[in-house]
Amino acid sequence: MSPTNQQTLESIIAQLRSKGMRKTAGLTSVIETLIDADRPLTIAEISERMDSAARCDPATVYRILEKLEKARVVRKLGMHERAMYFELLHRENHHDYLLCTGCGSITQVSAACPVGALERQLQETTGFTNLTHELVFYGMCPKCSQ
Amino acid sequence: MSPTNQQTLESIIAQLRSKGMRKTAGLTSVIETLIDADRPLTIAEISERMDSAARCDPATVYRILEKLEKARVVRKLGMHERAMYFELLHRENHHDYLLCTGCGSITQVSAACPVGALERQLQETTGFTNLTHELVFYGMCPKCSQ
DNA sequence: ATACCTGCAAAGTCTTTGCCTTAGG
DNA sequence: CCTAAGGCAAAGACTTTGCAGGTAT
Repeated sequence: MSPTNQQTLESIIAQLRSKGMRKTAGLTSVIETLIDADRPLTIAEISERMDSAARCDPATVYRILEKLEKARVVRKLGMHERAMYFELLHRENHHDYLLCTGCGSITQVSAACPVGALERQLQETTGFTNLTHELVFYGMCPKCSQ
Repeated sequence: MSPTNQQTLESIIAQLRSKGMRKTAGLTSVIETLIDADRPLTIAEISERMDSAARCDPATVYRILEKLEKARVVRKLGMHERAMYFELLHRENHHDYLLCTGCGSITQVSAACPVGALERQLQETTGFTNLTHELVFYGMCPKCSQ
């Protein structure tokens, strides 16, 4: 692990310790794994990638991530619900969404979607075909921030 | 249901019929429900919102959506896997992702993320606070499109 | 010594499949 | 008629929780 990453790790742990969390092998190893990751990971993947010495149960990884999320060190991707979401695919009718992390409400963003240019660029540079995208904003709605 | 929506419904069903699907009460009602929806819906929500006359089992909704997705009439949001994904939240270090719908590979997008301006605008116009966002592109990677 | 953390196992939730009946074309 | 579609129920997969024992402070 590079000196920069080592520093990141220590600063995160210091922040958590100040909130009363204990520095355990599991906590350290989960954060290390996330720092080293080049993409979002599932609970199972994190558990598998942890050093065999510090490997811990998926249930424990779950509980660690729960705390890391509350501390805003980590975020969970997706709609923040267990279930899958489906929407109609009108070509002329793409929508982005605004989701409240407090109450879970989902509303459409009315402004024009700003990623068309990047999408075309990606199609050229990466060789991917049939590109579509999904853009979701997360935040606290006025009611929930009170 | 407005005449425009009625037309949308019929054109979708015609498209599906040409692929050998039968026009059933369930299929019609699922599509109607999605047309009327103002946000993505879960399987359970679709089942609940269907007219009591045409309401059908969640398992059936699942199978209908499966076909609609193959026909590219509907899309599924999220990481397209059952599991939840987590990533570290470096403030200076936001990433967008490119996901292959064929093999499921996930890679980072290196280009700058184009949604910062919209995010600030939403923060002002909607009253949402602590906005973050998630941008994922979906497509077929070069290997899978062969 | 005390509270937090952990592993194991069980419970819960949503998805996915099998089977048999129903119904579209 | 023939075959796709639907309902019910069971199987799967991942998450979430309870509990008893371990560990950081």
